[in-house]
Amino acid sequence: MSKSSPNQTNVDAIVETIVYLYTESRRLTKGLARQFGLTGPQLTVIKLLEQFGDLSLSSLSDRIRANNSTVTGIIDRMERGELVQRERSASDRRMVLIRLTKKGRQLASQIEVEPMKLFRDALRSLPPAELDELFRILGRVQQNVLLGLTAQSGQNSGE
Amino acid sequence: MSKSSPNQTNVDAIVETIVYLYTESRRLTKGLARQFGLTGPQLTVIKLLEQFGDLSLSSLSDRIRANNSTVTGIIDRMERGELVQRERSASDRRMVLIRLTKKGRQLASQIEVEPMKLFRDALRSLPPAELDELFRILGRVQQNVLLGLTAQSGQNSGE
DNA sequence: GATAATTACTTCGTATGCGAAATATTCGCA
DNA sequence: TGCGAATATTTCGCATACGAAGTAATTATC
Repeated sequence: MSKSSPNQTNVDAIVETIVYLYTESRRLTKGLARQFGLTGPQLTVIKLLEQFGDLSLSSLSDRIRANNSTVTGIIDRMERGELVQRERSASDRRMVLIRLTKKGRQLASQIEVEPMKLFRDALRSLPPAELDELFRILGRVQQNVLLGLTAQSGQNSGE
Repeated sequence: MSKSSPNQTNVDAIVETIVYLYTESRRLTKGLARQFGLTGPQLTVIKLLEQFGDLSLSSLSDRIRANNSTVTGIIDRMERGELVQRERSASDRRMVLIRLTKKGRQLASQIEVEPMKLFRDALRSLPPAELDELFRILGRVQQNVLLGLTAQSGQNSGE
C-alpha cells in the first residue's frame, strides 16, 4: 500500500469530484425533465433536434454518447409519446431520420433547461481566469488519455 | 442569453471533456472487469469491500453513489455468483452487512485495476502544479454546485 | 452485374439505475 | 409503556445502457 503520496490524494479527490458533478448534474436534469413528463435523455434529444433539425439515429447516438441500440429504445418510447416520428431517408433507405412532432417542438421551445445545467452554472460562476485554466488543464488530461497512456511506463512519481 | 460569449465556449468544451472522460473511463473499467467475469459496479464493490471490510448496504450505496434499490440488485446478483454474502447485523437488525466470500476476496486480490483507471492515469501524468490547480478549481466548482443545490431546495423553482 | 464487405438500424438478453411503496426494526417522546 | 416517526432494506415498474446477433440497404470488388 504505497498509495498515500500527496499526488494520490489529489487524484482521488479530483476523481471523486468529477463523479459527483457528473452524477449530480444528471440527477438534476432528470428531475427537471420530469416536470414536463420527460426523462433526462428524452429532454436531451428534443433539445438536440430543436437545435440541429432532423437527425439520423446514429448521429443522435454519437451526440449523446450512447449505443444505437440504446437510442432505438429511447426513440421508440418518444414515438409512442408522439414527441418525435421516424422517417426513412429517401437518399439512403437504411437511414432513419428522427423528426420532432408539433408536440415535441412545442415542448422543446417551452423548456430552457440545458443538459448538465447544474454543472454549467457552477462553471459559469468561476472567475474567467480559472475557467481558462480549467479548460487548458482538462484539455491536457484528455490529450493524455487520447495518446493512449502507453507512455505510463516513463512517468510515475508515486510508486 | 449570452450563449456566444468566449466563456460559453469554454464551458461547453469543459463539460464535453468531463463527459468524455467519465464515460470513457467507465467503459474501460467495464471492459477490464469483464475479463474476470464481473461487471463494472461489481468490480467496484469487491474492491471497496477488500479495502474497508464488511459494509452495510447503505454505506455501500453512498460510496458508489447509487440508490439502495440499485445496490440491492447488484448484491443479489453477486450473491448468486457467490462473490459476497449477506448477514444481518446483530446490533441493528435492520442493517445488512455485505461480506466478501473466499471466492470474492481472491478475485479482488487478483485484480489490480482501480475504478476510473483511465482517468486516474491521465491525471497522474500531469505536472504536480497543474494537479494542485485542478484540485483547487474543481473544489470550487463543487462548492458552487452545493450552494446552488441548497438555494434550489429552499424555494420552489419558478416555473 | 453478381457477390462480399460495410453500414444503419433493430431485437434480444442482461445489468444497472431511479423513485415510490412496502416491510421490518429501532428511536423519540409523551 | 406505547405509539408514531425515522431508518434500513427490499420489491416493483419503468427507462436507460451495452454487446451480440439479425435484417435490410448500400458500396466495393472482381
